[in-house]
Amino acid sequence: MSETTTGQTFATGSVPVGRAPGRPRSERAEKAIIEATLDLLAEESGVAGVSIEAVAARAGVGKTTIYRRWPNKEALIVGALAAAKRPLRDPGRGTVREDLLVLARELGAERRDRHARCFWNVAGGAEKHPELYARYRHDVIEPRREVLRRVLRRGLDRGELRPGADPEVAIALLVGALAHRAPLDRLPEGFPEAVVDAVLGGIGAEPTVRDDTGR
Amino acid sequence: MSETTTGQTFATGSVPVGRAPGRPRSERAEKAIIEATLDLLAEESGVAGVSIEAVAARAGVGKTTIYRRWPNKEALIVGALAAAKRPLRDPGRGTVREDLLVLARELGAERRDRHARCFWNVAGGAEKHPELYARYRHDVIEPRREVLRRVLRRGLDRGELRPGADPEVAIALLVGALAHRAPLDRLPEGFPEAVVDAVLGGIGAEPTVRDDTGR
DNA sequence: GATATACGAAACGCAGCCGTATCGGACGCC
DNA sequence: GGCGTCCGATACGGCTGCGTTTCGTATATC
Repeated sequence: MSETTTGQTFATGSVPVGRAPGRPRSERAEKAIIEATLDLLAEESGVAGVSIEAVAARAGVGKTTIYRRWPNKEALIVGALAAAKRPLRDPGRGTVREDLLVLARELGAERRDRHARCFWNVAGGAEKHPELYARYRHDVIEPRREVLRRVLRRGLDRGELRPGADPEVAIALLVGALAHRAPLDRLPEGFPEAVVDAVLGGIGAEPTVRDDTGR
Repeated sequence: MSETTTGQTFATGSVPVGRAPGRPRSERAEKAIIEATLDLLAEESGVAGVSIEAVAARAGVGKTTIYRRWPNKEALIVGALAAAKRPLRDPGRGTVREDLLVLARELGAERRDRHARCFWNVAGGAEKHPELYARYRHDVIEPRREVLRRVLRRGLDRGELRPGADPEVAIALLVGALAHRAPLDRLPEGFPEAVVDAVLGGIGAEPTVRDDTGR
């Protein structure tokens, strides 16, 4: 492969270090293509709404330049999504509650971002494009969940969380509550904080007398 | 309107009671169209993936029969979604925990249904088709949330929930945790139950000594 | 400057879909 | 049995997109 086609390992961006027979591929064009793809994937209704021609037009690029890198539309979207990683930053400096508050506010704020809107469209088309969804989940979603997982495990180790608590359930609660709304409608004021405290404290009446300082 | 077009109030299914000049519209065809529309909306990637021609073909119907009832594709989808109501049934016979368990299991089981897959695609296209999403939210989503709201309020009235608990936050936790996964991937065994108990009891370590019977 | 590749632009044939129009026939009421 | 409407089928012009090909040009290394 590398002999005949000058090492065109699609969409890896691996610049041929040792050799470069002709004009090298434009890194600028590649970035513009990826940006345009993500924009369209976020704006249009799903994978079906993204067209190569629209991507080329928005990126200011010829279709040739796209097909030289990715063999078809689905591969293009896969590549673009892989480049769209946005891992959460582990605050890692406070109590579990403090760390979760930081992350929850971040999750709440991100909802209107391109990233979040892409998520809906990719998840919705999961059955039509299972490989696309699987890679997205592995490359983008999981690293983000891993940060939450780490924070929660720290809390368990420190005894700040109830010993039997299941981190996966906690992640589902936090992420679900904050992300499971169409990007269109807004979160109420103070919602991320309320979610964190509800997850930590529960909403059930206590079987034992509880210190009623609030949370 | 009713004079010139024989009362064709689009997609209301209101049979002209007093008068019926010509051949009445086939109720069977209408149902087939709606079913086909929902099927396609669930299977394809979003609104963009639904085509009138595909609906007609799947429903075994001429395109004319569709355009006679709905003026365009978006109206067709709106109409089909309105007919796809599936309100939750209020169990209404046990404690809050028992009722929530019933509802949570129902939510978990519904995830792979056509209904849930439509939801993802409609929510994802919310920005491209805001009116469609708004009506869907009002006609389908809200009645379902209302059931949860009623159960939670009952719990508050009975003192089974902590007095200050916010039902909206609780709904977000429950629905989010159970529904915010692509229809593709499965819920772990016992997940709905774990979610309910996590929401009721919280995951935080208790400030006071807690009866360690589990829940 | 020779060579090799990438670039953007344009055009291709093919396919799908939109929304409309036109069929012959079916149906229900008067 | 006549009338009005609906039925499914088919075809239309127009548009958009796919994936390929062909341009002339630009930009690297040798």
